Amino acid sequence: MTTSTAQRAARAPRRAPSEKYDERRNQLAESALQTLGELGYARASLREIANNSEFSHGVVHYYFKDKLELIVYCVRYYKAQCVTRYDSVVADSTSPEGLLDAFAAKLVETLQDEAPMHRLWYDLRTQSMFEQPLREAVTMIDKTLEGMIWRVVSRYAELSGRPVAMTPAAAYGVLDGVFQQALLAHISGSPTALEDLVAQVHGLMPLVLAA
Amino acid sequence: MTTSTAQRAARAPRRAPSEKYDERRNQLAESALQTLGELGYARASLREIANNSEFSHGVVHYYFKDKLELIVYCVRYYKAQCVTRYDSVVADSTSPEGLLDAFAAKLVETLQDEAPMHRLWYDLRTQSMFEQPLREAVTMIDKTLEGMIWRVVSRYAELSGRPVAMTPAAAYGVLDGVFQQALLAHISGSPTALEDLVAQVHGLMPLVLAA
DNA sequence: CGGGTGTCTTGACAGTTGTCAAGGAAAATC
DNA sequence: GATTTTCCTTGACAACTGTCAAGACACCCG
Repeated sequence: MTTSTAQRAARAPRRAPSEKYDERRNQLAESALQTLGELGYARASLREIANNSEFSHGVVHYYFKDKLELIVYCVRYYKAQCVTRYDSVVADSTSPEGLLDAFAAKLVETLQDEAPMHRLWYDLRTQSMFEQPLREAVTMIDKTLEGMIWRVVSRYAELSGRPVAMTPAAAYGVLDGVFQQALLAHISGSPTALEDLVAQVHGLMPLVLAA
Repeated sequence: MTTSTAQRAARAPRRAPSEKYDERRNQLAESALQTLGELGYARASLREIANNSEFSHGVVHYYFKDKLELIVYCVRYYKAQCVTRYDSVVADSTSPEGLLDAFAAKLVETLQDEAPMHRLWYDLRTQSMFEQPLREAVTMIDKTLEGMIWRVVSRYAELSGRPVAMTPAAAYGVLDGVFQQALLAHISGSPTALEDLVAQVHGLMPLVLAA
Protein backbone atom coordinates (compact mmCIF):
# COMPACT_ATOMS: atom_id res chain seq x y z
CA MET A 1 0.00 0.00 0.00
CA THR A 2 2.72 2.38 0.82
CA THR A 3 4.62 0.10 -1.42
CA SER A 4 3.94 0.69 -5.07
CA THR A 5 7.61 1.57 -5.42
CA ALA A 6 8.79 -1.16 -3.13
CA GLN A 7 6.82 -3.82 -4.99
CA ARG A 8 8.26 -2.43 -8.15
CA ALA A 9 11.76 -2.59 -6.94
CA ALA A 10 11.30 -6.04 -5.48
CA ARG A 11 9.40 -7.87 -8.18
CA ALA A 12 11.03 -9.03 -11.35
CA PRO A 13 11.00 -6.25 -13.93
CA ARG A 14 7.78 -6.25 -15.92
CA ARG A 15 8.49 -8.18 -19.01
CA ALA A 16 7.65 -6.37 -22.16
CA PRO A 17 7.42 -2.61 -21.64
CA SER A 18 9.56 -2.23 -18.64
CA GLU A 19 12.97 -1.93 -19.89
CA LYS A 20 11.55 1.53 -19.68
CA TYR A 21 11.87 1.22 -15.93
CA ASP A 22 15.53 0.34 -16.06
CA GLU A 23 16.02 2.87 -18.77
CA ARG A 24 14.70 5.61 -16.51
CA ARG A 25 16.96 4.42 -13.72
CA ASN A 26 19.93 4.73 -16.01
CA GLN A 27 18.74 8.12 -17.19
CA LEU A 28 18.47 9.26 -13.59
CA ALA A 29 21.86 7.76 -12.85
CA GLU A 30 23.43 9.68 -15.70
CA SER A 31 21.98 12.97 -14.51
CA ALA A 32 23.04 12.15 -11.01
CA LEU A 33 26.56 11.32 -12.08
CA GLN A 34 26.85 14.63 -13.88
CA THR A 35 25.70 16.56 -10.83
CA LEU A 36 27.83 14.45 -8.50
CA GLY A 37 30.86 15.08 -10.65
CA GLU A 38 30.16 18.77 -10.49
CA LEU A 39 29.38 19.19 -6.80
CA GLY A 40 30.75 16.11 -5.09
CA TYR A 41 28.98 13.56 -2.98
CA ALA A 42 28.21 15.83 -0.04
CA ARG A 43 26.79 18.81 -1.87
CA ALA A 44 24.78 17.01 -4.51
CA SER A 45 21.22 17.08 -3.20
CA LEU A 46 18.40 15.11 -4.74
CA ARG A 47 16.72 18.32 -5.82
CA GLU A 48 19.87 19.49 -7.57
CA ILE A 49 20.23 16.12 -9.24
CA ALA A 50 16.63 16.24 -10.39
CA ASN A 51 17.03 19.81 -11.62
CA ASN A 52 19.82 18.71 -13.92
CA SER A 53 17.52 16.07 -15.31
CA GLU A 54 14.20 16.57 -17.04
CA PHE A 55 12.28 15.40 -13.99
CA SER A 56 11.24 16.83 -10.68
CA HIS A 57 12.73 16.03 -7.33
CA GLY A 58 10.06 13.57 -6.22
CA VAL A 59 10.72 11.12 -9.00
CA VAL A 60 13.87 9.84 -7.40
CA HIS A 61 11.91 7.97 -4.75
CA TYR A 62 9.83 6.35 -7.41
CA TYR A 63 12.88 4.70 -8.89
CA PHE A 64 15.13 4.45 -5.87
CA LYS A 65 14.38 3.64 -2.27
CA ASP A 66 17.06 5.86 -0.85
CA LYS A 67 19.55 8.47 -1.74
CA LEU A 68 22.09 5.81 -0.92
CA GLU A 69 20.53 3.34 -3.33
CA LEU A 70 20.76 5.95 -6.04
CA ILE A 71 24.37 6.67 -5.27
CA VAL A 72 25.35 3.03 -5.18
CA TYR A 73 23.48 2.43 -8.41
CA CYS A 74 25.36 5.35 -9.94
CA VAL A 75 28.67 4.01 -8.79
CA ARG A 76 28.01 0.63 -10.31
CA TYR A 77 26.68 2.22 -13.47
CA TYR A 78 29.80 4.32 -13.71
CA LYS A 79 31.97 1.27 -13.31
CA ALA A 80 30.64 -0.26 -16.51
CA GLN A 81 32.21 2.59 -18.46
CA CYS A 82 35.58 2.22 -16.79
CA VAL A 83 36.60 -1.37 -16.99
CA THR A 84 37.21 -1.53 -20.70
CA ARG A 85 39.02 1.77 -20.94
CA TYR A 86 42.46 0.32 -21.59
CA ASP A 87 41.43 -2.87 -23.35
CA SER A 88 42.31 -1.45 -26.74
CA VAL A 89 45.71 -0.45 -25.40
CA VAL A 90 46.32 -4.01 -24.35
CA ALA A 91 44.92 -5.49 -27.52
CA ASP A 92 46.55 -3.25 -30.11
CA SER A 93 50.05 -2.82 -28.77
CA THR A 94 52.87 -4.87 -30.24
CA SER A 95 55.88 -3.44 -28.43
CA PRO A 96 56.54 -2.34 -24.86
CA GLU A 97 57.25 1.20 -25.98
CA GLY A 98 54.08 1.31 -28.03
CA LEU A 99 52.01 0.08 -25.12
CA LEU A 100 53.60 2.59 -22.81
CA ASP A 101 52.87 5.47 -25.16
CA ALA A 102 49.31 4.34 -25.77
CA PHE A 103 48.70 3.80 -22.06
CA ALA A 104 50.05 7.19 -21.10
CA ALA A 105 48.06 8.85 -23.86
CA LYS A 106 44.89 7.16 -22.69
CA LEU A 107 45.54 8.23 -19.12
CA VAL A 108 45.97 11.81 -20.19
CA GLU A 109 42.88 11.66 -22.37
CA THR A 110 40.60 10.44 -19.62
CA LEU A 111 42.16 12.75 -17.07
CA GLN A 112 41.35 15.62 -19.36
CA ASP A 113 37.95 14.62 -20.66
CA GLU A 114 36.48 13.03 -17.58
CA ALA A 115 38.04 14.91 -14.71
CA PRO A 116 34.72 15.40 -12.86
CA MET A 117 34.06 11.66 -12.96
CA HIS A 118 37.49 10.89 -11.60
CA ARG A 119 37.26 13.31 -8.73
CA LEU A 120 33.84 11.88 -7.95
CA TRP A 121 35.33 8.44 -7.78
CA TYR A 122 38.01 9.57 -5.37
CA ASP A 123 35.37 11.38 -3.38
CA LEU A 124 33.22 8.28 -3.08
CA ARG A 125 36.16 6.09 -2.23
CA THR A 126 37.17 8.48 0.53
CA GLN A 127 33.61 8.76 1.82
CA SER A 128 33.55 4.99 2.09
CA MET A 129 36.15 5.39 4.84
CA PHE A 130 33.43 7.18 6.84
CA GLU A 131 30.25 5.43 5.67
CA GLN A 132 30.14 1.67 5.74
CA PRO A 133 27.17 1.39 3.37
CA LEU A 134 29.34 2.68 0.55
CA ARG A 135 32.16 0.32 1.27
CA GLU A 136 30.96 -2.78 -0.51
CA ALA A 137 30.35 -1.08 -3.83
CA VAL A 138 33.57 0.89 -3.59
CA THR A 139 35.66 -2.16 -2.76
CA MET A 140 34.17 -3.99 -5.69
CA ILE A 141 35.02 -1.22 -8.12
CA ASP A 142 38.48 -0.83 -6.65
CA LYS A 143 39.15 -4.48 -7.31
CA THR A 144 37.87 -4.04 -10.85
CA LEU A 145 40.20 -1.13 -11.44
CA GLU A 146 43.07 -3.10 -9.98
CA GLY A 147 42.33 -5.85 -12.49
CA MET A 148 42.19 -3.31 -15.29
CA ILE A 149 45.61 -1.97 -14.38
CA TRP A 150 46.95 -5.45 -13.94
CA ARG A 151 45.99 -6.40 -17.49
CA VAL A 152 47.96 -3.42 -18.76
CA VAL A 153 50.97 -4.13 -16.58
CA SER A 154 51.16 -7.84 -17.29
CA ARG A 155 50.75 -7.24 -21.01
CA TYR A 156 53.58 -4.73 -20.74
CA ALA A 157 55.68 -7.35 -19.02
CA GLU A 158 54.82 -9.90 -21.65
CA LEU A 159 55.87 -7.59 -24.44
CA SER A 160 59.06 -6.77 -22.58
CA GLY A 161 59.92 -10.39 -21.96
CA ARG A 162 60.37 -9.71 -18.27
CA PRO A 163 58.17 -10.66 -15.31
CA VAL A 164 56.29 -8.17 -13.16
CA ALA A 165 58.14 -7.34 -9.96
CA MET A 166 55.17 -6.54 -7.73
CA THR A 167 51.69 -7.61 -6.77
CA PRO A 168 48.59 -6.37 -8.60
CA ALA A 169 47.65 -4.35 -5.54
CA ALA A 170 51.02 -2.63 -5.40
CA ALA A 171 51.02 -1.84 -9.11
CA TYR A 172 47.53 -0.39 -8.83
CA GLY A 173 48.40 1.60 -5.73
CA VAL A 174 51.47 3.10 -7.34
CA LEU A 175 49.78 4.15 -10.57
CA ASP A 176 46.66 5.31 -8.80
CA GLY A 177 48.77 7.50 -6.57
CA VAL A 178 50.43 9.36 -9.40
CA PHE A 179 47.16 9.59 -11.30
CA GLN A 180 45.38 11.10 -8.33
CA GLN A 181 48.20 13.59 -7.92
CA ALA A 182 47.98 14.53 -11.57
CA LEU A 183 44.21 14.94 -11.31
CA LEU A 184 44.51 17.35 -8.41
CA ALA A 185 47.23 19.29 -10.19
CA HIS A 186 45.19 19.45 -13.38
CA ILE A 187 42.03 20.61 -11.61
CA SER A 188 44.10 23.17 -9.73
CA GLY A 189 45.09 24.59 -13.08
CA SER A 190 48.65 23.38 -13.32
CA PRO A 191 49.58 23.67 -17.01
CA THR A 192 52.20 20.93 -16.78
CA ALA A 193 50.01 18.36 -15.03
CA LEU A 194 49.36 16.31 -18.15
CA GLU A 195 52.92 16.17 -19.41
CA ASP A 196 54.16 15.48 -15.90
CA LEU A 197 51.85 12.50 -15.74
CA VAL A 198 53.19 11.18 -19.03
CA ALA A 199 56.75 11.56 -17.80
CA GLN A 200 55.99 9.89 -14.48
CA VAL A 201 54.28 6.94 -16.11
CA HIS A 202 57.13 6.50 -18.54
CA GLY A 203 59.57 6.56 -15.68
CA LEU A 204 57.54 4.30 -13.46
CA MET A 205 56.39 1.49 -15.70
CA PRO A 206 59.85 0.03 -16.31
CA LEU A 207 60.29 -0.16 -12.55
CA VAL A 208 57.36 -2.50 -12.10
CA LEU A 209 59.25 -5.10 -14.10
CA ALA A 210 61.95 -7.30 -12.62
CA ALA A 211 65.50 -6.74 -13.71
CA MET B 1 30.11 47.31 14.80
CA THR B 2 29.09 43.93 13.54
CA THR B 3 32.76 43.27 13.65
CA SER B 4 34.05 42.58 17.09
CA THR B 5 35.29 39.23 15.82
CA ALA B 6 36.52 40.62 12.54
CA GLN B 7 38.49 43.36 14.26
CA ARG B 8 39.86 40.78 16.57
CA ALA B 9 40.91 38.51 13.77
CA ALA B 10 42.39 41.36 11.82
CA ARG B 11 44.32 43.24 14.45
CA ALA B 12 47.57 41.97 15.82
CA PRO B 13 46.95 39.64 18.75
CA ARG B 14 46.72 41.55 22.01
CA ARG B 15 50.12 41.51 23.50
CA ALA B 16 50.23 40.23 27.00
CA PRO B 17 47.17 38.17 27.91
CA SER B 18 46.05 37.10 24.53
CA GLU B 19 47.95 34.09 23.73
CA LYS B 20 44.75 33.02 25.37
CA TYR B 21 43.02 33.96 22.16
CA ASP B 22 45.27 31.76 20.05
CA GLU B 23 45.13 29.13 22.71
CA ARG B 24 41.36 28.96 22.45
CA ARG B 25 41.62 28.77 18.69
CA ASN B 26 43.93 25.81 19.01
CA GLN B 27 41.64 24.25 21.57
CA LEU B 28 38.73 24.64 19.19
CA ALA B 29 40.84 23.30 16.37
CA GLU B 30 41.71 20.19 18.32
CA SER B 31 38.08 19.47 19.13
CA ALA B 32 37.19 20.13 15.54
CA LEU B 33 39.89 17.81 14.25
CA GLN B 34 38.64 15.03 16.46
CA THR B 35 35.07 15.44 15.21
CA LEU B 36 36.21 15.86 11.62
CA GLY B 37 38.24 12.70 11.85
CA GLU B 38 35.21 10.88 13.14
CA LEU B 39 32.55 12.17 10.77
CA GLY B 40 34.42 13.59 7.82
CA TYR B 41 34.30 17.06 6.38
CA ALA B 42 30.72 16.95 5.13
CA ARG B 43 28.98 15.56 8.19
CA ALA B 44 30.88 17.46 10.87
CA SER B 45 28.56 20.32 11.81
CA LEU B 46 29.63 23.24 13.95
CA ARG B 47 27.20 22.12 16.65
CA GLU B 48 28.69 18.66 16.69
CA ILE B 49 32.17 20.11 16.83
CA ALA B 50 31.21 22.37 19.72
CA ASN B 51 29.50 19.49 21.52
CA ASN B 52 32.77 17.59 21.51
CA SER B 53 34.43 20.59 23.10
CA GLU B 54 33.64 22.27 26.38
CA PHE B 55 31.97 25.21 24.66
CA SER B 56 28.65 25.89 23.01
CA HIS B 57 28.00 26.16 19.33
CA GLY B 58 27.98 29.93 19.13
CA VAL B 59 31.55 30.32 20.25
CA VAL B 60 32.93 29.24 16.94
CA HIS B 61 31.96 32.53 15.32
CA TYR B 62 33.75 34.43 18.02
CA TYR B 63 37.05 32.84 17.10
CA PHE B 64 36.49 32.11 13.43
CA LYS B 65 34.72 34.09 10.77
CA ASP B 66 33.50 31.09 8.88
CA LYS B 67 33.20 27.39 9.02
CA LEU B 68 35.73 27.44 6.24
CA GLU B 69 38.17 29.54 8.23
CA LEU B 70 37.90 27.02 11.04
CA ILE B 71 38.51 24.12 8.69
CA VAL B 72 41.48 25.76 7.05
CA TYR B 73 42.90 26.66 10.43
CA CYS B 74 42.46 23.03 11.48
CA VAL B 75 44.22 21.79 8.40
CA ARG B 76 47.19 24.03 9.01
CA TYR B 77 47.22 23.15 12.68
CA TYR B 78 47.19 19.48 11.79
CA LYS B 79 50.10 19.95 9.46
CA ALA B 80 52.37 20.97 12.29
CA GLN B 81 52.04 17.52 13.80
CA CYS B 82 52.86 15.77 10.55
CA VAL B 83 56.00 17.23 9.15
CA THR B 84 58.42 15.91 11.70
CA ARG B 85 56.94 12.42 11.82
CA TYR B 86 59.81 10.68 10.07
CA ASP B 87 62.63 12.95 11.12
CA SER B 88 63.84 10.49 13.71
CA VAL B 89 63.85 7.77 11.08
CA VAL B 90 66.09 9.89 8.92
CA ALA B 91 68.31 10.96 11.80
CA ASP B 92 68.78 7.65 13.58
CA SER B 93 69.24 5.22 10.72
CA THR B 94 72.73 4.09 9.79
CA SER B 95 72.00 1.51 7.13
CA PRO B 96 69.53 1.32 4.23
CA GLU B 97 67.90 -1.77 5.72
CA GLY B 98 67.59 -0.10 9.09
CA LEU B 99 65.99 2.97 7.58
CA LEU B 100 63.60 0.86 5.58
CA ASP B 101 62.50 -1.09 8.64
CA ALA B 102 62.12 2.02 10.75
CA PHE B 103 60.23 3.83 8.00
CA ALA B 104 57.83 0.96 7.43
CA ALA B 105 57.29 0.58 11.16
CA LYS B 106 56.51 4.27 11.50
CA LEU B 107 54.08 4.10 8.62
CA VAL B 108 52.25 1.21 10.22
CA GLU B 109 52.23 2.94 13.58
CA THR B 110 50.65 6.12 12.32
CA LEU B 111 48.26 4.23 10.10
CA GLN B 112 47.11 2.34 13.13
CA ASP B 113 47.08 5.10 15.73
CA GLU B 114 45.91 8.02 13.65
CA ALA B 115 43.65 6.47 11.05
CA PRO B 116 40.87 9.07 11.55
CA MET B 117 43.33 11.90 10.96
CA HIS B 118 44.61 10.29 7.81
CA ARG B 119 41.19 9.69 6.32
CA LEU B 120 40.33 13.28 7.18
CA TRP B 121 43.37 14.44 5.28
CA TYR B 122 42.38 12.44 2.23
CA ASP B 123 38.86 13.75 2.59
CA LEU B 124 40.00 17.35 2.66
CA ARG B 125 42.38 16.86 -0.22
CA THR B 126 39.58 15.37 -2.28
CA GLN B 127 37.15 18.11 -1.29
CA SER B 128 39.69 20.63 -2.50
CA MET B 129 39.02 19.27 -5.97
CA PHE B 130 35.50 20.63 -5.60
CA GLU B 131 36.01 23.72 -3.45
CA GLN B 132 38.64 26.21 -4.47
CA PRO B 133 38.87 27.88 -1.06
CA LEU B 134 40.41 24.72 0.34
CA ARG B 135 42.92 24.38 -2.42
CA GLU B 136 45.62 26.73 -1.23
CA ALA B 137 45.94 25.17 2.21
CA VAL B 138 45.77 21.66 0.80
CA THR B 139 48.39 22.33 -1.81
CA MET B 140 50.69 23.78 0.80
CA ILE B 141 50.40 20.73 3.02
CA ASP B 142 50.76 18.38 0.09
CA LYS B 143 54.05 20.04 -0.76
CA THR B 144 55.12 19.72 2.85
CA LEU B 145 54.34 16.02 2.85
CA GLU B 146 56.19 15.62 -0.41
CA GLY B 147 59.22 17.18 1.22
CA MET B 148 58.86 14.92 4.23
CA ILE B 149 58.87 11.84 2.00
CA TRP B 150 61.70 13.21 -0.04
CA ARG B 151 63.90 13.53 3.03
CA VAL B 152 63.33 9.86 3.78
CA VAL B 153 63.92 8.76 0.22
CA SER B 154 67.04 10.76 -0.34
CA ARG B 155 68.49 9.66 2.98
CA TYR B 156 67.73 6.10 1.92
CA ALA B 157 69.58 6.72 -1.33
CA GLU B 158 72.48 8.23 0.53
CA LEU B 159 72.81 5.23 2.81
CA SER B 160 72.55 2.92 -0.19
CA GLY B 161 75.19 4.79 -2.15
CA ARG B 162 72.86 5.04 -5.13
CA PRO B 163 71.00 8.04 -6.55
CA VAL B 164 67.23 8.39 -6.51
CA ALA B 165 65.66 7.43 -9.81
CA MET B 166 62.60 9.66 -9.73
CA THR B 167 61.36 13.14 -8.89
CA PRO B 168 60.14 14.08 -5.41
CA ALA B 169 56.61 14.31 -6.75
CA ALA B 170 56.74 10.82 -8.22
CA ALA B 171 58.19 9.31 -5.08
CA TYR B 172 55.51 10.98 -2.99
CA GLY B 173 52.75 9.93 -5.37
CA VAL B 174 53.85 6.33 -5.34
CA LEU B 175 54.15 5.99 -1.58
CA ASP B 176 51.02 7.99 -0.95
CA GLY B 177 49.11 5.69 -3.27
CA VAL B 178 50.03 2.54 -1.41
CA PHE B 179 49.50 4.22 1.94
CA GLN B 180 46.03 5.35 0.97
CA GLN B 181 45.22 1.87 -0.22
CA ALA B 182 46.43 0.41 3.06
CA LEU B 183 44.39 2.94 5.01
CA LEU B 184 41.20 2.00 3.22
CA ALA B 185 41.92 -1.68 3.70
CA HIS B 186 42.69 -1.19 7.37
CA ILE B 187 39.53 0.83 8.00
CA SER B 188 37.55 -1.77 6.10
CA GLY B 189 38.79 -4.31 8.61
CA SER B 190 41.30 -6.17 6.52
CA PRO B 191 43.51 -8.05 9.00
CA THR B 192 46.47 -8.13 6.63
CA ALA B 193 46.43 -4.44 5.74
CA LEU B 194 49.33 -3.53 7.98
CA GLU B 195 51.66 -6.34 7.01
CA ASP B 196 50.75 -5.84 3.36
CA LEU B 197 51.85 -2.24 3.66
CA VAL B 198 55.16 -3.28 5.18
CA ALA B 199 55.74 -5.73 2.37
CA GLN B 200 54.81 -3.22 -0.30
CA VAL B 201 57.08 -0.55 1.10
CA HIS B 202 59.96 -2.99 1.36
CA GLY B 203 59.37 -4.02 -2.23
CA LEU B 204 58.93 -0.49 -3.50
CA MET B 205 61.70 1.49 -1.87
CA PRO B 206 64.57 -0.25 -3.69
CA LEU B 207 62.83 0.59 -6.96
CA VAL B 208 63.02 4.32 -6.35
CA LEU B 209 66.79 4.08 -6.54
CA ALA B 210 68.69 3.94 -9.78
CA ALA B 211 70.43 0.70 -10.70
C1' DC C 1 -15.56 5.96 -24.05
C1' DG C 2 -14.65 5.01 -19.18
C1' DG C 3 -11.80 2.65 -15.69
C1' DG C 4 -7.35 1.45 -14.36
C1' DT C 5 -2.59 1.40 -14.06
C1' DG C 6 1.89 3.26 -14.57
C1' DT C 7 4.33 7.64 -14.28
C1' DC C 8 5.38 11.99 -12.57
C1' DT C 9 4.57 16.61 -10.01
C1' DT C 10 3.45 19.22 -6.20
C1' DG C 11 3.46 20.41 -1.71
C1' DA C 12 4.35 19.48 2.74
C1' DC C 13 6.79 17.30 6.96
C1' DA C 14 10.50 17.24 10.37
C1' DG C 15 15.14 17.71 10.97
C1' DT C 16 19.57 19.90 10.29
C1' DT C 17 22.62 23.39 8.81
C1' DG C 18 25.55 27.99 9.02
C1' DT C 19 24.96 32.32 10.72
C1' DC C 20 24.31 35.97 13.83
C1' DA C 21 22.26 39.15 17.31
C1' DA C 22 21.07 39.98 22.07
C1' DG C 23 22.30 39.46 26.33
C1' DG C 24 24.60 37.45 30.64
C1' DA C 25 28.81 36.31 33.11
C1' DA C 26 33.39 37.04 34.14
C1' DA C 27 37.50 39.45 34.19
C1' DA C 28 40.29 43.32 33.74
C1' DT C 29 40.85 48.21 34.25
C1' DC C 30 40.58 52.37 36.52
C1' DG D 1 33.93 48.96 44.06
C1' DA D 2 32.15 50.61 39.48
C1' DT D 3 32.65 50.39 34.65
C1' DT D 4 34.37 48.87 30.65
C1' DT D 5 36.03 45.16 27.95
C1' DT D 6 36.39 40.44 26.91
C1' DC D 7 34.31 36.05 26.58
C1' DC D 8 30.66 32.83 26.07
C1' DT D 9 25.62 31.14 25.94
C1' DT D 10 21.16 31.19 24.36
C1' DG D 11 17.82 31.46 21.15
C1' DA D 12 16.34 32.56 16.87
C1' DC D 13 16.51 33.12 11.55
C1' DA D 14 16.26 31.42 6.85
C1' DA D 15 17.79 28.04 3.97
C1' DC D 16 18.34 23.51 2.88
C1' DT D 17 18.02 18.47 3.35
C1' DG D 18 15.79 13.50 2.61
C1' DT D 19 11.48 11.67 2.69
C1' DC D 20 6.89 10.74 1.48
C1' DA D 21 1.85 11.23 0.68
C1' DA D 22 -1.77 13.09 -2.25
C1' DG D 23 -3.05 13.85 -6.36
C1' DA D 24 -2.65 15.10 -11.53
C1' DC D 25 -1.54 13.62 -16.10
C1' DA D 26 -1.10 10.25 -19.73
C1' DC D 27 -1.58 6.02 -21.64
C1' DC D 28 -3.62 1.45 -22.60
C1' DC D 29 -6.98 -2.23 -22.47
C1' DG D 30 -11.43 -3.62 -22.39
